[in-house]
Amino acid sequence: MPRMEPETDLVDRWRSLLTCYNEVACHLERALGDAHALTLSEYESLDRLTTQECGKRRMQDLAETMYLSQSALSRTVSRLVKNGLVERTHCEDDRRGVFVEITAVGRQRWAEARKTHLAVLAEHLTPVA
Amino acid sequence: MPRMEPETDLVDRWRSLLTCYNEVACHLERALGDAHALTLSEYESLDRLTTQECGKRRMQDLAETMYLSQSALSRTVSRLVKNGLVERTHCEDDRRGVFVEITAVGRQRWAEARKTHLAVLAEHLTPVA
DNA sequence: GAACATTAGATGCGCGTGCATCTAGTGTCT
DNA sequence: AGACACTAGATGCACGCGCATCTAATGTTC
Repeated sequence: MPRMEPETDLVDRWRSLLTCYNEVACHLERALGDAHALTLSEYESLDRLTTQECGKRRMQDLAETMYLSQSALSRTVSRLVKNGLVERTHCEDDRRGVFVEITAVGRQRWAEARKTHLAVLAEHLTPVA
Repeated sequence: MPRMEPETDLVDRWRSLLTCYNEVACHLERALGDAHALTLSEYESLDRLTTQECGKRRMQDLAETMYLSQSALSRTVSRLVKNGLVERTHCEDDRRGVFVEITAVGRQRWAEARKTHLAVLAEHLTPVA
C-alpha cells in the first residue's frame, strides 16, 4: 500500500492541473479555430489519423486513444467529413464498423495547423516545475 | 533565452495533460453531480468562497482565481443562488459591483461534497511520475 | 454639468459535450 | 431457421461554455 499523499497536496496538484489545462486548452481552441477553422477535438482526431501509417482506423480504435465520449467522437468525425478532411468507409468484415480515413485535404490542413499547435504549446504550456 | 524543449516532448507533455485532465474532470463531474447535485464549476466556486475567511467576494476577485470566462462565472453564480448555496449582494462603494457570499446551506453542501472530491482525486489523479 | 469613454456584470446565441436511447448488423443457443 | 443477447456507431436532448453584446454605474474632459 502506497504512502498516503497529504490531502492538501492532492488538491493543490489538481488545482494546478485544472488551471494549466484550461489556460492552454483555451488558447489552443481559439488559435486553431481562428487560423484553421478547427476545433481542438478535430485537430486531435486528425493528429491521431496522421500518425497511423495507413491513415485509416476504426472508430473504436480512435476512441481508445482519445479523451472523448463515443458520441462526441462520432459527431467530431461527422464535422470533419462535412468539411472534407476525412472520409467514412464501411468496414467489410463487420458491416457495423466504420473506418475513418484522412483525405489529402485533411493532411494538408493538419500540417498547417500543427505549426499553430506547437506555437501555442511553446508559449502557454509552462515547463515542468 | 531558455534552451528549446524538443517539439515531441512538448506535445507529449500536452497529451498527457489532456488525458489526465479529462480522466479526472470527467469522474469528478459525474461524482459531484450524482452525489451532491453540483457541477465541477459550482464546487470550485464554493471552494473559493469557503477558503476566504469572510466568505464574501467580488465577482471580479472570484473570476481572477478561476479558470472560467466572465459569463460562465456569472451563470454559475446564478445557479448557486437559485439553489440557495450563495447570495448576491450589491456593493455599496461601487454599485456596479456584486458581492457573492456563501450561505450556511452552501457551506454544508460544500463540506459534504469535499469528501467526494477528495475521494475521486485520490483514485483518479495519478501520482507525479 | 453634459458628453463620452470605461468598467462590472448580465444575457442572447450558437456550439460541443455526455447521457440515454435507437438502429442495424453480428453471435449464440436450441 | 428463429429468438434473443450483444456490439458499433448515430442521434435526440438538455446543459455548460465562450463570444459578442447589452445595461447600468463610474470616471474623465471640456
